[in-house]
Amino acid sequence: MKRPTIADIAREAGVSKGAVSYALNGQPGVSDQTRRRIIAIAHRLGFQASTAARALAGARAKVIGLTLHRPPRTLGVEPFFMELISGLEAELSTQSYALLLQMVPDHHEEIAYYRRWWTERRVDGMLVCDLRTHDARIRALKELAIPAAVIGPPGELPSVWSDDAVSMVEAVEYLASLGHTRIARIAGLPDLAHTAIRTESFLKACPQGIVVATDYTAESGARATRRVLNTHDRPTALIYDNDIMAVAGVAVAYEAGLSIPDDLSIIAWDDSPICSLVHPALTALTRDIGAYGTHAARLLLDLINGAEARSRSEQPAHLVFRDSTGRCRVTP
Amino acid sequence: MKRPTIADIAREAGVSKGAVSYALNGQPGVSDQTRRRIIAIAHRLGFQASTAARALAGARAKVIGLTLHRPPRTLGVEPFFMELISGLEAELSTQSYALLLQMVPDHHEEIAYYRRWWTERRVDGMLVCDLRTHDARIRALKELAIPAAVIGPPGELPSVWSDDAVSMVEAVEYLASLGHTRIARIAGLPDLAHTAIRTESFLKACPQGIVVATDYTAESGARATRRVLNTHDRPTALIYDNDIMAVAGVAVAYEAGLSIPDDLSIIAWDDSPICSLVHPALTALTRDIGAYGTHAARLLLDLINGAEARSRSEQPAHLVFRDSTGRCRVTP
DNA sequence: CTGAAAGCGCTTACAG
DNA sequence: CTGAAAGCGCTTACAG
Repeated sequence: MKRPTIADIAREAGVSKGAVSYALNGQPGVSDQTRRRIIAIAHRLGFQASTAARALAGARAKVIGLTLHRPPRTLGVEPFFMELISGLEAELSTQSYALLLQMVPDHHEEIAYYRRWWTERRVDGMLVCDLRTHDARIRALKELAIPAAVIGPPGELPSVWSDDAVSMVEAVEYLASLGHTRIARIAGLPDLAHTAIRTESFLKACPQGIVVATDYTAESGARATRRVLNTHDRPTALIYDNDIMAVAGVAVAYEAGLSIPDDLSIIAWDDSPICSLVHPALTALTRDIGAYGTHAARLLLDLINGAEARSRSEQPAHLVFRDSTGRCRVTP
Repeated sequence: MKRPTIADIAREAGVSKGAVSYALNGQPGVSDQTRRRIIAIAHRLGFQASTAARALAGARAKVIGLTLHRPPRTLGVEPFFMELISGLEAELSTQSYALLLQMVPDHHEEIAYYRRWWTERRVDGMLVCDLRTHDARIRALKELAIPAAVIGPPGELPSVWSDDAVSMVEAVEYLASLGHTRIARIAGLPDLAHTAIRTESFLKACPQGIVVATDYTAESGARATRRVLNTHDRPTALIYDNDIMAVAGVAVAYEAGLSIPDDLSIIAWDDSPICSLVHPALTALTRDIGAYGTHAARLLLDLINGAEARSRSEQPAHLVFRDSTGRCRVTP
């Protein structure tokens, strides 16, 4: 009933505990034959090494940490994170790694968790999300020398990212090809790094474009939409930074008596099941978020294992054409 | 630079390591004065007990586990889980507990994780979601004697739940009061315990009602909707087991040339931001999912701490009236 | 109320 | 290639 330890295996195999440890961990120091015998016994006994003992002895915790810093109201809203976590797990589980998850109110607390988890040997590395333009977490992770990978734009730490600038250009050029010249961007939280990248790319591709900041909620998306639609030269096309705001924008457009896509074209970013369900179905920028997570996990695990680990650029989000975009009918 | 241990504190305070441990853990065995002095030194040194050493010595891991067993495609879809996790964390963090999260392909694997995490002392307790009608996990948890709380209908383990039967009756009676007699239920995965409860309650309140099973995806929701709308005596009201399927159902109804709510009334369960954004805004059964998570965490923590821990019934989901339900206009 | 010691289950130099 | 031993940082009986 009691769980087996290396001592049990050692006794049964007639070797020392050290030999068992070497055999099980693929270290040199035991003959192939002994190793096989030890592994067989371990298997038969259903041996599972204690992570606590392992960690205490200075080995791997077999856990990676993820802290999420989001306003609670927007958290449940975006499918992004569940898909990301799903993708992370897919890779982690292949290496028997688990994910330690913590919601944090701010960066200060977040960094405190880094420090605590690391010094306690609770985690072998950290994943960083929602990168800001000047992100204090990066310096903290470097100072603490914690293996860490960023899910977001490349910088001082290895990262997995998709080139949002490219995707933004694709969206703007598509709208331009439909004859749109007055385009507005309903942007996400302004201090997120990818928000800045998207905005910069947008303004480069569309210098006369309008940008309105939001906090990702439906309410702020609706408010932003009303604001841009109430201008004198109202835009004929809108690009939203998430699905919820795009859907909210559709409702506002209807209220204002506009028809989509005849009076107004709409693009959502990211895509989600909702985008294809609403009426009209939304043209969206889509990408494989699960793969994003899987690759981020792999990058971090490589880092932890001392393997070569370099930043990786994912396939950029690309347009999926649905019914919310059409030729510009408004004469300038 | 090296992190402080109890040995450092003991040296500085001029006491034994044992005394430090007692003082820091609120155990008897040290005088109040000594305790205060030790705590002050620990604080000054920025002491953080190593969870690995703690766990190895037989104390708390300060982690609770959550395994999620869902088909990947439905995972990202429902806001339920992110809200639940958000609520869990709110309580866990007050007691410095972290959440260990693992996606699993099936119950067999899930139980393997219970065993491993528990014997490794990785977790102090487990949270159980998505309860099935005959759920092998319950027996496994009892056999392993793992402190565990169920997020779902009450049974052999302490649980936090909301009475879905009550909510279902509320929905059916509301529709009946609008004159609807032909009502269909587009149900979720049939082997989930709460699906069975909802279906039973539905059929009791509405004996001639139709029930169609789905897998929660938009596609299966659309398919189920088509099926019930193509019957001779087609229903005049539909109750959906999630928001995504309800939205998909609206699209199907439009395709079929039906107008909502004139030809067809629709209710969604659970509610989500999407429900108030689509056109028409969906009448929905709503509840505080975050509180659900918070209370589940509290229950489990009480259990772990040996405090009295009894099952808790949350406020049942209640109707929020929007534009997708109306008087029945179809003459029988 | 306090101290000295054993033990949790591993890993890893260090000798042989 | 193998064994014996120290050590990771705690907790907790056991003596005093």
